[in-house]
Amino acid sequence: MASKDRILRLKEETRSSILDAALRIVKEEGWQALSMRKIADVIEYTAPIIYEYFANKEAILLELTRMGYLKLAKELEEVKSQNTNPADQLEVMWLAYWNFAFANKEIYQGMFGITTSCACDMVNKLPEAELPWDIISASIGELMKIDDMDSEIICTKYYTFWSIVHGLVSINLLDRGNSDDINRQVLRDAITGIIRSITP
Amino acid sequence: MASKDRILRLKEETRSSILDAALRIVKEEGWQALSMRKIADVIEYTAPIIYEYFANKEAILLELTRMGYLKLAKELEEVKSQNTNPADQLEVMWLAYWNFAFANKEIYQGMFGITTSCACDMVNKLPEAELPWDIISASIGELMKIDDMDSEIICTKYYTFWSIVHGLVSINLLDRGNSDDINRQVLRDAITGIIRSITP
DNA sequence: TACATTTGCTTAACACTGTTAAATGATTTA
DNA sequence: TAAATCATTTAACAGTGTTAAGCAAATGTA
Repeated sequence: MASKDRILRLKEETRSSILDAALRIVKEEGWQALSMRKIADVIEYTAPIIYEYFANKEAILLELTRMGYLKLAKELEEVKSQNTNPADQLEVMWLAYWNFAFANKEIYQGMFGITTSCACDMVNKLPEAELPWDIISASIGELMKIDDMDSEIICTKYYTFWSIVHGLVSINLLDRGNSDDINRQVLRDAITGIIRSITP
Repeated sequence: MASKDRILRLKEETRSSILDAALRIVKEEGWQALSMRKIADVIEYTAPIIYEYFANKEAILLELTRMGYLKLAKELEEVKSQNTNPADQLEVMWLAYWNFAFANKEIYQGMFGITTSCACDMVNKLPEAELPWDIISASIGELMKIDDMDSEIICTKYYTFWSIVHGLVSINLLDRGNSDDINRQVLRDAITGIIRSITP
């Protein structure tokens, strides 16, 4: 009867090997190059067995972006925990956000990109997609001494932060950006500017 | 011999009918739904004749985005010409940029979206892609009293503008945005803030 | 041990995609 | 009228996501 466990473990293994393969292909060749048969090739099966683990291709993409949100959230918490001052927390968190985007370009596109095809509708329904918001707006609330996390002012400030950082990121992912120096300067200026504007 | 002209005119007509059809499909069903056979269906031909007018599907997408840049540039010039004060020009131009994005969501995605598939590499090589930059940075230069349009400071300011506006736009195109009121407020605050920061 | 059933996986197929080459039929040229 | 060019279509190829049918090995049952 312990063989049941072994089999379940094996199943879990091939499930994650599917995700590994998909991630590898996406990172190496881009979203467009991802195909079910290519995944099957990597995991040394044929395409139809993938459907025993995922409903369809979109479900795989969705799971990859879900993992992306979890990873981003983890990295945000990490740097946040190293600072106690909420203003500092905000600065290091947005820098971490920036770094995450470039270290995981393709995944970032899946998470936040205005994507042409893809699981765009679904992504918004992922509960994990709100993790970054939770983590960051907590610091905004602390800095502004506001308890109600759903208050409109926190919302506004969060979107201001996000807009400029995401805007800079996507412009650079498009290769329309400037030198790294200019970008980092724009980023730092913007972040510190907003932080100053909300510091009591 | 005048029939040569008529034929050329007809050719030009079906060329633009291809673009019309493509644009219509993209606007109605999104980039993903665009296929050569669907275009052929609309223009009442079969798919292969499209290749007499465009090298491939990508070339059609590229032409659509090219037209997008021209349209955006036109709208920017339009509102710019209605104001003489460079600060006012910047404000109305970025508002026009904002409006263009939502009036032409799909095209905007093709022009500036971090797109999954698409003619991403090519878009950067379109000379028309620099028109918005030319038009807007002229006002920035005038406001800052700088003649050299390639100066790093103009570049930086332009990217600051662009980042926040594009960031706000793409977040809203993703349906991750807020109420229209909050967005407009964030947008106006950001624009006037940057304008103030560069006004001598 | 012998048969029945379930499981894991593959092959084959369908409907679609972009794209190219060959065939067809009409129009112009000589 | 015959030849040549042109516009257009049909057929085909290689690829896509996805589903259904088949097979063969492992498992359960008598």
